Amino acid sequence: MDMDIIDNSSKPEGEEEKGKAIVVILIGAPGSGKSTFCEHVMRASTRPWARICQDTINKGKAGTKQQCLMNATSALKEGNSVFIDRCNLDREQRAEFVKLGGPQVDVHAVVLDLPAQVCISRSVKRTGHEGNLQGGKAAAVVNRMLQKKELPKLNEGFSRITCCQTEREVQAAFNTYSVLGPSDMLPHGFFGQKNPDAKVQLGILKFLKKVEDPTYAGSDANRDQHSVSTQITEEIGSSSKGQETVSPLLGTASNELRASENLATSSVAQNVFSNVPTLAFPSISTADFQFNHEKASDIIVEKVEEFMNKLGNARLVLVDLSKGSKILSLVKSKAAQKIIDSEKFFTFVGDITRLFSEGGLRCNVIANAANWRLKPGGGGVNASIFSAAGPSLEFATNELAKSLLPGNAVVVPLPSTSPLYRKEGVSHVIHVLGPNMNPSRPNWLGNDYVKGCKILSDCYTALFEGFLSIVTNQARLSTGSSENIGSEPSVLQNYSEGDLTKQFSDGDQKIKRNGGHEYEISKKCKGSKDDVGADTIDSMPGKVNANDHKIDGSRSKTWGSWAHALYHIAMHPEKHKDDILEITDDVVVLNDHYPKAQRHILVLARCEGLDCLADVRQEHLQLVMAMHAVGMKWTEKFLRDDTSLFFRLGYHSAPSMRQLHLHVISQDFNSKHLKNKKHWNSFNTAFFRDSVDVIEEIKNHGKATLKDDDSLLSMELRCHRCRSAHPNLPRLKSHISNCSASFPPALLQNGRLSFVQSNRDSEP
DNA sequence: GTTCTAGAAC
DNA sequence: GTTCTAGAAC
Repeated sequence: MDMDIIDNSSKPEGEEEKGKAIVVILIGAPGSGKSTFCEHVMRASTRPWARICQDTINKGKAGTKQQCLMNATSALKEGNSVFIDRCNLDREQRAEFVKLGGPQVDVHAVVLDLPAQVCISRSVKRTGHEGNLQGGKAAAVVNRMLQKKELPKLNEGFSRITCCQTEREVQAAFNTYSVLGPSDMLPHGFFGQKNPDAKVQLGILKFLKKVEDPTYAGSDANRDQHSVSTQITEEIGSSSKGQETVSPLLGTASNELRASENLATSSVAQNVFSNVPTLAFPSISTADFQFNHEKASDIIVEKVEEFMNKLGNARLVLVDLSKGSKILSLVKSKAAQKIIDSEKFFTFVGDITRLFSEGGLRCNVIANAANWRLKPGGGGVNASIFSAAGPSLEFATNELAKSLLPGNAVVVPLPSTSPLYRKEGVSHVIHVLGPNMNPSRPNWLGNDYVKGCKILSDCYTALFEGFLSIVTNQARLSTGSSENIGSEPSVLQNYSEGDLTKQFSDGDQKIKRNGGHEYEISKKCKGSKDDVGADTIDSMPGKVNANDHKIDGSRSKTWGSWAHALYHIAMHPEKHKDDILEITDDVVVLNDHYPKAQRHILVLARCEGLDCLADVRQEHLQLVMAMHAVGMKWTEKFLRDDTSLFFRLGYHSAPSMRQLHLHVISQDFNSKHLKNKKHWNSFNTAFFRDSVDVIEEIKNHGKATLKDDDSLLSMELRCHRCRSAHPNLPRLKSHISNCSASFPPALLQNGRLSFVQSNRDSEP
């Protein structure tokens, strides 16, 4: 059989449908689930589909691209829609298939961009009967293919691209395609998180991880309303109702039922979502933080007035639970005295987590009066928002920030799994931390209302700007136009990266990876030094003392009881003579107690109060250079002993042991002590900061950049030489014991890697 | 940092 | 059944 054709259409022969046929080009590595996707859709769908599979097109065996094209053409002629089931990973591979499109044929891409590990382990399973060798081959094939991966762009000729990075997204795409009747069409555009076409304000994109969130399209929504509401249907369909969890075995009758339910959901979704962008916010700091209501209401009105002309068609709503709320009535009366459009700003009595379901008020963004730890609980608005939003909010929040300083805000896209998203249409929660006037709460300001008012004012600025960034961003993304946001279309353009950093973080920048581009997002939300408790917040959980400033910018962390061993050695090397290789005035050299490679030593700084890279400043430059010199001296000795070794010198961005220590480690990683992913990634991701780079950064900026995001330590396992991915540590170790690929170019530059030249030259 | 171990993955 | 991971305890 050269084609799988399943015709579920009940239409009589010869009577063509009104809708166009679709060519869906699957894109994904072996093991990404392309065939499964097609098969499931074909079983569930009422539309006639043909699957063109290059692997089996030739009487069950692999065929050619030409055969695929021919069969696709004839399937289309027969009135079928077509799946192109081959990898199609680069633009060139899929170009011929895109040309199948025309006035009667839409061409879609469905990208199954799952983690390499997932594809590899599935491929291994499929081919793995012959054991490891075959498994290794499968891994190599997947890795090689993924290197060629180019995500599709609309300008290649696709009318619709669905990009799935997770199983859940695959399921959503599956739902979308399987409910398509013979004449249904899907809206055009890019759907998914990783959009190579998106050129919108990189800074904001970096910040808002999930920029394509299906929410408001701004005032020009009509044109794109269909696409907006449909994607919502997709999301809702995938997660909200039990009966929508589609079984691939469902028959045609239930499909029709499901399709009509889907329509119903769609109209609900439209009601919920296709309205003016609205921010609902509670009064910040006036409840538990006991901020003076008179002063707070002045600030709210002042800030609202300031933002009025930037809002375009968006609205701000001050919400309070109780009807007799003092703050609400104060704000109401003060706003009435100002020139404030009551359509754009008003007060509302109700539960901020049920504004739509109980109050009929549609708000796509709600603000949360958060605590500094950004944790659920505590009571009040914070507790009820976290509770209503479910655990996904806590998770999404944690991805972006671990803590917040008074006067700051953090914008969190709400996962579509959250009940707040599904039931209330809330796409984002903006956490805000206000000034505290309550002596029994953290960061108490005493009675300093000068500071308090400044911080509260900063809060509302951060909150409203965060909201505008969402509105503007989404309007751009969904319309591709910049003229739909009312009087100030360029709010975002006024937002430099620096502004964002200042507004949302002004602190440690963490690194995440996205589509091969390294970008920074704010992880910790630190205020300026003038702000209250700027540094104590992170360093003293539970014991925040507003008056206890640290002078330099470093943060001290709390060290576990095990973590002081190196400190003791550095302070009293004479007591540890047996473990020590060398002592100088500046440093102590010793073997790592649990070496992660054949050669692994530590160069300890003998300097009190210098616990980690974060503490290092300009004044430590000489010391750090001395440590490097000693490290290099030992490296050279080791290389004389064994010319086949390679060495790197560097620091862990967030060490587990206190006392600044330089790792000198050979790159064989041949050690029984290298036991887990964290061990590997701590030496083989950006978490490991090369000593040469650290020195450069101290010279140029007075301090080193830290890349201490936990996610670096849980990244997929990749060979440090050939960059191939491996499903687990034992497999990786077995691979690296044989891999002799040359090291990546970045390591071969600037002396990051030390080795005997003749050794490298002899590499294959 | 390591060790121990439950339970997930194979 | 064994292997492997990840979280808690130290």
